[in-house]
Amino acid sequence: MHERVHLDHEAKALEAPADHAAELRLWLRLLTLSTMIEGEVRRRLRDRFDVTLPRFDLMAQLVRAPDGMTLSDVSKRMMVSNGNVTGLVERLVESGHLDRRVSETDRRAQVIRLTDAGLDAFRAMAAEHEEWIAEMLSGLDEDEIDTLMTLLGKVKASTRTAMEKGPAGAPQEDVPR
Amino acid sequence: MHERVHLDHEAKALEAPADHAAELRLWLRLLTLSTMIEGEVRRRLRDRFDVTLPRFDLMAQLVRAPDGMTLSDVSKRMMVSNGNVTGLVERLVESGHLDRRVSETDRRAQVIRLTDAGLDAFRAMAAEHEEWIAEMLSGLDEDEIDTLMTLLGKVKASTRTAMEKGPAGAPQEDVPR
DNA sequence: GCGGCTTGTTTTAAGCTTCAAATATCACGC
DNA sequence: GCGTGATATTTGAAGCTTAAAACAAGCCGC
Repeated sequence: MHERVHLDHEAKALEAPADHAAELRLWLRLLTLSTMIEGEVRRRLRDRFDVTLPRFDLMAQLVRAPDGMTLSDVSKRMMVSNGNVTGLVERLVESGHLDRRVSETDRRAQVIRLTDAGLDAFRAMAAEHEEWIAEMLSGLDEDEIDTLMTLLGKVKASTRTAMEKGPAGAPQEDVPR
Repeated sequence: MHERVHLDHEAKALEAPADHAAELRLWLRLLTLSTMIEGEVRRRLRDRFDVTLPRFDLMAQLVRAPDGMTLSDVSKRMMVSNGNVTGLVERLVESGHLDRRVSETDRRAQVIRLTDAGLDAFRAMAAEHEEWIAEMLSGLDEDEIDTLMTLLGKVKASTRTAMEKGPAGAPQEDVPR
């Protein structure tokens, strides 16, 4: 009922549905790889520090902002929903890693900061974390890392463009160009 | 209290903790990118097909196995826990996409297959999905895709090695070499 | 054919995550 | 000062995810 699986060469003219197998394989490999690394990092954070990856990530956002960030800021940076951050922050305040107060300039907003204890804990974790990543990437030389950075940057730009345009084939709604 | 943040050049001898900034940045970019793409794919699957990404992924595993797979097989391939697959499968059986029966050769195992309806639904989704990915990667030429495949393969191999060795610094337990 | 280890699955508790709806506050124009 | 629309956050329901414990059935050596 469906053609298209077994005629890889030939059959290229004639509205053939342009096979994007290479792109698909690349995406799959990218996804597998980050799932793999992420899983390993999560496991190690749990085993050695009894902390979850999302909490670590949140603290990582905060460490470079000694004056704090609002929940929205964190949410955008982490690319997760607002509601998600609310819960994460609640648990981290509870455990003493975070300090949370109402913004002085905007009564809607909460400003969160690492507490001293939170900062200490994070530094210890971050140091090990950096070693783990370096170890996992130790099979690459400097040039390869450079090339990867560049190409992944290109993918990122390309993806962003595709996201702005919206799903292929979907008529642009409203937005006049 | 902590040194190390602001002395990027100089201070390289003397047990400097070998900065792995490049590796860390690469990992961060990789993670950001797959989070971005994954999020967009999830959003589109939901909007256009009212299906979740994990369900789509599970069906994708099954489509090339007309004779079915066991839950364990699926769990390994998807790199998620067994319990996770149990729940996913339950919902997909419920919705009529999957068929599940006890293995004829191993009474512990469940064999799952796509139903006809499941196969049809999956094909429709997969076709669009492929277009989405192709669109997001359209900023890259063939060579760049090739290079990325190769380099990511290398990262994968390197990561696997690091995972087998276990966390750096952790004494190998038991395993005599 | 009986232990003992392994493997396949399910269950449970806790936490993560999203989307959508509800609140509260702000910013702006008038 | 009062609407109006935008922004910041919280809440609730549903689903995803893991780790760990419990079970069932297979496999293997004796």
